[in-house]
Amino acid sequence: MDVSPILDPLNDAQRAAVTAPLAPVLVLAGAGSGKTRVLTHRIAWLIQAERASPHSILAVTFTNKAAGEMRARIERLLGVPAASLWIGTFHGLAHRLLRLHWREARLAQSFQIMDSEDQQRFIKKLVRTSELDETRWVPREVQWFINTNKDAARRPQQLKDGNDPARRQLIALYRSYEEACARAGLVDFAELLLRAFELWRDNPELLAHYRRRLRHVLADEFQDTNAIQYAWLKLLAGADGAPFVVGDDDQAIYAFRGACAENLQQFRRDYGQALLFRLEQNYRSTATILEAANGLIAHNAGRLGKRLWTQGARGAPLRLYAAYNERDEAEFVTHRIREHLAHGGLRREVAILYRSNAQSRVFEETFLSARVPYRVYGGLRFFERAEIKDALAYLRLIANRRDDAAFERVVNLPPRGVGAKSLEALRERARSAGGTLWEAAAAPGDDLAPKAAAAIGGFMALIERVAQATGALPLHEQVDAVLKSSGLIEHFRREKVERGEARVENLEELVSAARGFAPEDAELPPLEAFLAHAALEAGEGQADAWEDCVQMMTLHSAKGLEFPLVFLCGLEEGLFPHQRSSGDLESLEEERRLCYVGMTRAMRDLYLTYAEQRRLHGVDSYGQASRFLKEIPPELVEEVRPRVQVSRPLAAGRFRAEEPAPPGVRLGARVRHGKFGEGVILNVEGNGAQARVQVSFERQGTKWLMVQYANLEPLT
DNA sequence: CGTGGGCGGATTTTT
DNA sequence: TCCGCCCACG
Repeated sequence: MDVSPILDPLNDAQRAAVTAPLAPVLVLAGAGSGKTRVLTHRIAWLIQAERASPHSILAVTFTNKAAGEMRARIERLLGVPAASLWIGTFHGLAHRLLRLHWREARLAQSFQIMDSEDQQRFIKKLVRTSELDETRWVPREVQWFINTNKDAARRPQQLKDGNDPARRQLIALYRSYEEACARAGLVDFAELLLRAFELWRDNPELLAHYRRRLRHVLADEFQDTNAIQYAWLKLLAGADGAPFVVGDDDQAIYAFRGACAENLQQFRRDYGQALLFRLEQNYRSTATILEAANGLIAHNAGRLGKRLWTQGARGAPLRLYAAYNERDEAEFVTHRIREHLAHGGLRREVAILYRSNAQSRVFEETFLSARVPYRVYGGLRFFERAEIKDALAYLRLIANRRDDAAFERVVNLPPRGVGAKSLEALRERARSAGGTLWEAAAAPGDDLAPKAAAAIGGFMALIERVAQATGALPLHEQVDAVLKSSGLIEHFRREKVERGEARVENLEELVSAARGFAPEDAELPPLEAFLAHAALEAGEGQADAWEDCVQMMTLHSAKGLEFPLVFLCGLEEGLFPHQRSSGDLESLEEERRLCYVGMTRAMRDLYLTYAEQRRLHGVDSYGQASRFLKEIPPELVEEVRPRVQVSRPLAAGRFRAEEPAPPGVRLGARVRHGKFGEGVILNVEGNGAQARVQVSFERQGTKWLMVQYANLEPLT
């Protein structure tokens, strides 16, 4: 078997990792060092050189995008479909397991997945039916309590209230939430993982079967795993298994959602004989950018240790711009983007990265008036839109009448005369009977107004009718039938013009999505597969992703991406590092890693900007430059100061004018040069005959000139 | 049952 | 400043 296509494109470190013996392996893979390449080539190597069956491979990632990319690359590498490999997200694989073994997992066969929003609504309802004060038992916080415990594999029975009444109440809510989920046949994201873990833990024979079968376990972005994910992997691999995990402690930026980067160290303890590989050669950025990023991240303590390097060019220095305010910041960026475009650059090569979403607004406004097409990442995705979730709720009920969350969502949508009173009566019935809302609605009783009872009856008949009539039809016809007979389309069409229009379009798009849907596993009825798909893969944020646009996103969503030209904006104390993360060392270090992630996105040019004054939540405030700026080796940074007004220098000793300055040559002054045109003085060094100035010319870029020969003409 | 105004809160996010 | 949520009113 010819393995050269697998090994030839690799450097020595990558090849060592890919061809490592069948033992536990930890690959510390720096940004841009070919992490995905190592994973995919390792899989190909296992199959071709180690003669592993494709059925014996399980590779897990965090996002559907990463999973899809990995699958595609393996297929390209092997030249065959990789359908038989278990490649997916933790949640996707857990879901697959639970569908296969719903009985052993003690789940309803037709269980449905709730996304976080569904979960929050569900908890809110629960808090209300429990007659608790919503301001004291904030649904969001209850949700957090439940999810963190699930992520740590803790069920309510294992929790101690510690004689704290508040905690006791939370535990009680957790317990009743579990009961409500079980009744309704609902499973939230954390539950998928925990349930899959318990499935193996509590069924030794099943576990033994999977251990025999899935001999090769691989994990991507290992620093992002939480406790339950690692526990699940460990359970599968077993103490003498050979898991292959890839991660980068310097890119751990998800502690706030439960990720436990210490799992990297824990892995080395759990697998004492684990082989360690470091990928430090970077193929993305210039040496200058890497040195700057290395310099920054060196300020973090307790790293596993890694230093990126490149064989590539040194490249341009980082550019730092101290803006007067956030508008000035946006205008500066716009100006530089214009230059980039004028030199033949593409818009999609440019990324604007910021700490928080709110920062996008000023850029958007500026780009709008400057007519620069842009795309903002984040925001609601297709399957998260309200109208889509409404339609899905109908489909969920058709698939599973017990789905209380779906029932509540649409029993009165479009309005059919089922008010809060009637719903409350139904909930009461369900509660006293220990059943579902659907069962409660079907039961006889005189606690409902006749009109409401008739409306509910009509609603149920509608669901039954559509379920009967379309059960055998193709999925998209089923969806279409639901939209039409439910009256949802009509309802949104009557809504205030613009928004309603978009919603109707989205609903129509849902039919297309259903038409184009190809279920991965044929075991599941198409409708249920589609619903699971909608919950597990929320879809793209914007349809026209491939128009040539400037890319705007938070630092978090930039992870894994790369751009020739990057603007890292809003580098101010309080904003980045964020106020709420600058208190303790742990979170400050996470912020620093976030900055590191941002910097290492840049391939060729990296701009850093901050605003001396920023309007935030309606109030203007004066900020200090971010401490991260001072942690980047100053000799790699060049300050851009096109403004006449010059403010305090960033770091003592840098950008400092020596006095006495030659006449007319002042920091920040505008000057004209016979050959280079107009520019601004950025830096002055030396004096008298030795004086040199650094001038940023509008056309020619930045140049150092001897004042003596430059013949600079001062402009007002 | 829909809407408008008052109120509070305002990192980061994938599944 | 702005957005989302809740409640009261028509």
